[in-house]
Formats: sequence, structure tokens, C-alpha cells
Amino acid sequence: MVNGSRKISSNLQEGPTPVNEQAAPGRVGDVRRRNLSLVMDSIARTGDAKPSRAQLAAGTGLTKAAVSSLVADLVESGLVSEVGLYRDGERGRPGQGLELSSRRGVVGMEINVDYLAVGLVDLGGNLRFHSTVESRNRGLAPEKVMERLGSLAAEAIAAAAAADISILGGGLAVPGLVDEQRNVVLSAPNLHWEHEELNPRSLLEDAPLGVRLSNEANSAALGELWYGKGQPDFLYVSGEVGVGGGVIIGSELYTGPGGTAGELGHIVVHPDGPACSCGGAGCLETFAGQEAIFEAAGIPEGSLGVRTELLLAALAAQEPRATQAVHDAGRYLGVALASSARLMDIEAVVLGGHFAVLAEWLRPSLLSSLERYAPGLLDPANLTVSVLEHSGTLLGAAGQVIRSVIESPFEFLLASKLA
Amino acid sequence: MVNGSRKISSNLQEGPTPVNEQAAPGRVGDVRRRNLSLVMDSIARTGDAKPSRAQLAAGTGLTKAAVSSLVADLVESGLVSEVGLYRDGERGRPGQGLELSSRRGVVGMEINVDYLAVGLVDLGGNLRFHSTVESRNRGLAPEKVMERLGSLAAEAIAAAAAADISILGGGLAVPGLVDEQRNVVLSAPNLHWEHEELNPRSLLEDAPLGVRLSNEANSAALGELWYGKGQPDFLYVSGEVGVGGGVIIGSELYTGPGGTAGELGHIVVHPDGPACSCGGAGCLETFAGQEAIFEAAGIPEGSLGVRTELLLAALAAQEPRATQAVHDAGRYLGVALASSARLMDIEAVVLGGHFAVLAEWLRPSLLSSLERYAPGLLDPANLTVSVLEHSGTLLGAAGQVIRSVIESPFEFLLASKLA
DNA sequence: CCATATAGTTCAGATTGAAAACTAATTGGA
DNA sequence: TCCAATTAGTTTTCAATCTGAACTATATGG
Repeated sequence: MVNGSRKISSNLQEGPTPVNEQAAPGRVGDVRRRNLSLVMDSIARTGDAKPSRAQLAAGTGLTKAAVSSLVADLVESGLVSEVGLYRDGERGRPGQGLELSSRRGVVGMEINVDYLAVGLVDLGGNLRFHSTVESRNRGLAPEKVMERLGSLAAEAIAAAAAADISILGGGLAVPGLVDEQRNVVLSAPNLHWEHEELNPRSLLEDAPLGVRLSNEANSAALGELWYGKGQPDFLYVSGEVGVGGGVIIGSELYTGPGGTAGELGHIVVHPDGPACSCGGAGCLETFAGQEAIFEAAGIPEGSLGVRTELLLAALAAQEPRATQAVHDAGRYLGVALASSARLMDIEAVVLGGHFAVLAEWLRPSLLSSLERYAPGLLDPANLTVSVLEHSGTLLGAAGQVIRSVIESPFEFLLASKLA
Repeated sequence: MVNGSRKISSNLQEGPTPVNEQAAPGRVGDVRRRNLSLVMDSIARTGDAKPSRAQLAAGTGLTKAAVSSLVADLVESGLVSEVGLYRDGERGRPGQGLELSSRRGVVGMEINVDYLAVGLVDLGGNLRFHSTVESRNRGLAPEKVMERLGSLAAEAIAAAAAADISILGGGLAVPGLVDEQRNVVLSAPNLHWEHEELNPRSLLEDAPLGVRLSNEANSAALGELWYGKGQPDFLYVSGEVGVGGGVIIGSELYTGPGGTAGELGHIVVHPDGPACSCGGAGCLETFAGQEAIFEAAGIPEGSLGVRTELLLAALAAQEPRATQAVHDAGRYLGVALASSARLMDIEAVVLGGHFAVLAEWLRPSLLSSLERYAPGLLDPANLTVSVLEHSGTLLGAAGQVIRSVIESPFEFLLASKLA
């Protein structure tokens, strides 16, 4: 069977101008942009070790001359600072230690259903100030919530001033779907918000980089990536009021083409399961969401804190309904994770939120479920609990701004040179 | 609640040399590498329009001077050729049309359970020669299969010689998990192969770029991307003997950290479902795999072609068992796609293989299942059938080599300059 | 036949990293 | 005490490569 020359169409739109763009052309100056980022990233990764220029040259593959020139720019802009000499008993001239400036910081903020939180993170990743207040935000008007958050942010600003830290920008995590470009909360069902423009900029008027809006589960996943165990590939499972997730692949957040990836809570784990708030049926959330667990365990209505205490007490007392509820949640979480592992080739899972609290009781049924539905696919040692507790989301929200500086310091240099 | 300066550990290993590498430093020469690729990609996307240097300059954002210099290198290496003048009735000097050379080609090859296939694809994406032979490869020794494939490849080599096409390399797709770095088939259960070293290089001794091994479902997905409808984000569902999948995100294949992503066939669609060959239970493959459908439809054992004919006849005759079998397959495929859409934010699906053949009968139950489990998430218009029929895998396998040239022509220039 | 328009080339200028030579600062042994 | 050895960092020269502007080449149309 031999065809003649068969024409296969190319994948592009036709139009008056047949050449279509997309990638920007490489300019000579791009090389420096990249190397500035490389050097900054290298300093960030080296963390406490405070590398010298010579060590950076060895680590990056750049020449000493190039590193010197790059570091000079970074120091001048204030992003990097020299921290005294390096003396390790070796022969030779000692080097100047370098670190990401501890006098530049980013404010991480979080709006959740039951509380507000604010933290100040310096470029080196140190949490320099942290404050949380309880706040029943469900159903509250966004303006009201932003007002409360504003006074909390003011505390962080004062703390920064006291520690002589200049605030570059902020990150604000919310439990919902956001449009990061236009700073709009598209939908936050658990707050009863729908298409709200928050104007987060107003929280930090003077910050040159503004305030970046982000999703809570995604931020928690990024916090775990940058300030937690630091594995490059994992699925973060966020069990707040809903069941969410953040997918980290190759040290990057996977958001999917439309920005809504990681909706672990709405994976179908039983085709004959009950209807879900999303309009579907048999979703994981109907078996393993906070509300579902409380209900199945027979915990009466009340505040989250009280109900959690009651549930933990019931589990400790080995009450059958509670034990069964958590067992089932673990089993169905196992089904969802088995499917996820198959589809996305996920090899590690980090449990956060409610699942972190219940981890001890969930783990047995979760592991046996994984073994049943995807034997050998996920090593139990790679199923861990978040180490950041309640600051993970905060750190991730701030970290996104810090990362953006590390990834394109040149843009920052430009801006600070103009100012 | 205010903590003092709390130290958060950075994500890095400690060691004797505290600076760790990873990204290569940017050199001045990188700019040209990138722009060579940009220009080549621009020519490739423009396809039949055969752009002039001036049009490329407008499209890429480079200056005419830079484009001229870049095109000169590409033409000298033989990757790009000038195809006469451009005369469109406008005033002014006409431009020289440019295209990816039709005298450079790549051989695409496919080993599947029931057949072998070979095709010759030129750089412009035209299938210049195509040949398929039936071959019962299940259980056959790899050496034997490679021998048969070799004689088929010889036909393609002869066809290339006749058309004065120089073969740059080849791509070989197999229905199994492969290690692309070391050219090893790790596992191809449907062929009964386990850790086989194929030495694909021997199929095309003289090709400078060698032969690249790849997975069949992934290659089919890439074929669909480059030579099909050309959507940038979709899930390709491959229903060959097993149920596989290929995930395309942002015009790139998503393979996951371990290279095994897209295993749609082993998503759990019913927690109480039957045991699966993978060791799990309730997998999609147990409801929608070829074997499962034939069995449920009551089609007796036999060759794939005969069974398919029988099934289609039974469906046309509206026999209840066949209708029900295909209905169920569609329903469970819907469950798997609903979960996939939620987890990976997939907005389009392309059905291939068996599912393309059965699409007409599958579609109703598949759509109603999607509507039940993920209402509104996947537009029915975005659920399409592969347009490439049996050459998709072939085109994808060859396309990977063509893409590698488009993405780094500089490396190719170097190699051809040395030779 | 020449004004106009478009394609493509040539050349000076700027940016930037590599390589090598040089200066700076420290240790250890004669 | 002082100098050789060693390591850190800077200066200088050079090559790669893009931009921009001027220039050449080739078409159309009145």
C-alpha cells in the first residue's frame, strides 16, 4: 500500500499576514537577564551557606568575571547583600559571603472561611512576622473582609518598618478560583463570593510589585515546594472546607490550560455515589470533604474548631461511626489518588489541612486502598504530611512574589533604576 | 500571635560544595541558537504560505538583517530552501519564498500487535511514502519483529533515494513503556515484551540523527498535535489492545516526572469493579478495553479485524448485547474523562484507535455520562475523532525527530559542518 | 521612464560573556 | 619575619551577535 505524496495540513490559522508570531526574538541583552536570574537563584538555593562569587562561578559555570559583574548589579539594586568575609581555615584570600537581602520582604496574606492571616517573609525565606485572627468570613461582603485584612496588613507593615525591611510586594491567597491577571476572584463558593474585584493593591499602597492574588490550595502547594521538604514532584491535597489540590511537576505548579487543574475533590470515586455541590455525582468531596466526614461521624453542627475537637475525641475513643467515617474517607481518597497517579504519573503526595489533622487515622485505609487500586505505584514513604502547618499557604503566597523576583531580577533592576 | 524571626529551611541538599548547579549559564551564542529555532519554527508554522525573509522579520520581531543572516545559515545546511519568487501583484521587489526542505526527510515507524508500518515524512510534514503490512507480533521475539520491520524500512529508504530525499533520522513507536534515553522497551505487555533492547539504530544505518524510540499513544497524540487539528491542549485517547492516552498541554506532551503519564486505562471508574491485568481493580480498561467490549458483546475469539467487523455488524443490527457493551464502555469512558478534566483541567478530547471506530455508537452514552459527572465542563464540540486515521502514530513518531531539528537547528548545523 | 514601494544586504555601534592577565588577601613553612 | 603558594576578585582584550540606518536590488504604475 503506497500513497503518492499526500499533503498533511499544518497546524495554523491562515490570514492576511501568513507569518504568525508567538515567541519573542532573542536579543543580546537576554543573556544577561538569564544570568542575573541564574546567579540569584543560585544564591537562593545555597541558602544558609552564603556563597562567595568564586563559588557561584563554580556552581553556575559562569566565569568569575561575569559573576562579579552580575553580583555588582544585584548588590546595587539591594536584592543581594554582602555579609562579611568567609574564613574557613583554608589558604588563600577569603571570599565575600552573599545572601538574598534580609532587608527586603514580601507580605503573605490569606483569607479563609474561619480566619485571616498575614506574614512577612524576607527574600531569604525567613518568616519574620506572623499574625492570625479568627474571622467568620463566610457570607461576609468582600469589602468588609478586606477592611479587616487591611488592619492586619498594617501590623505587618509596622513590623517591617521596625526591622528596617522594605516591602517589595504581597501575595494574597483565597479559597477559590482567581484570575491572576486581572486580580478578580471568579468564584469562592465557601465564602459565597462570585466574581468579586478585591483591589488587593490597596493593602500595600507603597509596594512596588503590588499584590498578587492566588488560589489557596495552589499557594499551599508552592509553600510546601519552596519552604517544605522540597521534592520537585508531588500532589498537595488541601482538605479545607472543600477538597482541593495543587500539582507540582518539575518544581513548577501545574495549573492546566484554563488554570483550574488539581480539583481532586471532584474526581469521581464511585459512579453511583451521591450528588455533589458541583452538579456532578460520586465526587471525592461527597465522601472525604470536611462536612461529609463530620456528618458521617455524627458530629453535630458548630464551629470548625469545636467539631474538629469532637471528631478527634471520638476517634480517640474508638467510636464506631467516627472510625468508619474516617476509614471511608481514607478509602475514597485512595481511589482518587490511585487514579491521579495513573493519569499524571504522580509519585508523591503531601497531605494538608484537614487531612493532615486526621492523617494518623486516615493512613491505614488510605494505604490499603492505594494498594488495592494501584498496587506498587505509590511508595508509602512518599505519602507524607505537610510540615508547614498553618503558615504554608502564607509562605506560598509570599513566595510567588519572591520567586518572580528571583526569576526576573532584571525587570526589578530596571524599575528600581527608574525610581 | 506574633512569633519572632522563625527560620524556614530552604529546599536544598547540604554538601561539601554548597553551590549546586542545574541550569546552564547563558552564553552570547545562545541568542543565535534561539533565533535560528525561532526562524525555523516560523517557517514551519507558516506552512504552505512560504514566507519571505521580510515576512519572517515582521512575524518574529527580528530585524531584516538578523533574519537574512539566520536564513543564510539554514539554507547552507540544507534545512531550508528557497522556492522561487513571490509575486502577488503588489508593488516593490518580490521576496524569495522559503520552506523547510522537501529534500530532507524522517522515517516514521510503528510496531503494533497486529501490524507493522513505515512512512517517510519530509521536513514540511508531507507524507511522501507509506507502507503497512499485517504481522502477528504478539509473543514474537523482538529480533524477528525488527527483521521484518527492517525490510519495510528498506522500502522507505529506497523511496527516499528515488525522490532524492536525504534521511535525517527515524522515529519508532511501540505499544509499551520505553526509556527514550537508552533505547530500551521497558515493558510492552501486549507484545509480551519485557525489557528488550531493540537497537533501532540498525534500521537506518546512515541517518545522522539516529532512531528515536517512543510510546505509541504519545506519538499518536503528538501526530494529532502537529499534523491534525492542531489544538494546543487536549487528551488523546488511544484504544488499541489496551486503553492508553497522551496528554498535550500548551502544545507539549505531558509525560509526568517518571514518563508514564496518561494511563487513562487504569483510572478507577468503579471501586467495586473487576480485577484488572495491572493488579488493580475497577480500571477503565476492564470496561472499555477492546477485549472487554468484545467479550461483553458476545463476539467470539478471532483476529482483530474479524471481531471488529462482527461487532460493527451487531451494532448496525442493534443487537442488545453489543449495544449494551458499547453503551457501558462509553459511560465509563465518560467517568474517566470527567475525572481527568477535573484533575488536569482538560478541555478537549480526541478519540483514536478503537474508540474512533466505535465513536458513532459510543458518543451518546459518553456525552450523557460526562454531563452527569462533570456538567458543563467539556463542550461536546470539543470531543472529536482523530482525523489522521492510521498514519497518526507514524506521523507523530517521525514528527518528534522533525521537531527536535526545528527546536535546535544549531546543533544540526554544527554536526553537518563537522561532517 | 521615473516615482514609489518593497526585499534584501552591508556596515557601524552596543551589549555581553570568555579567556587571560592582573591585583588582593590569606596561610604555612623556611 | 618574610616569601611562596593559594584562593578571591578585577581589569582588559576579544569574539559573537543583535539593532539601526544607509544602501542596493527589483518590482509596479502612471
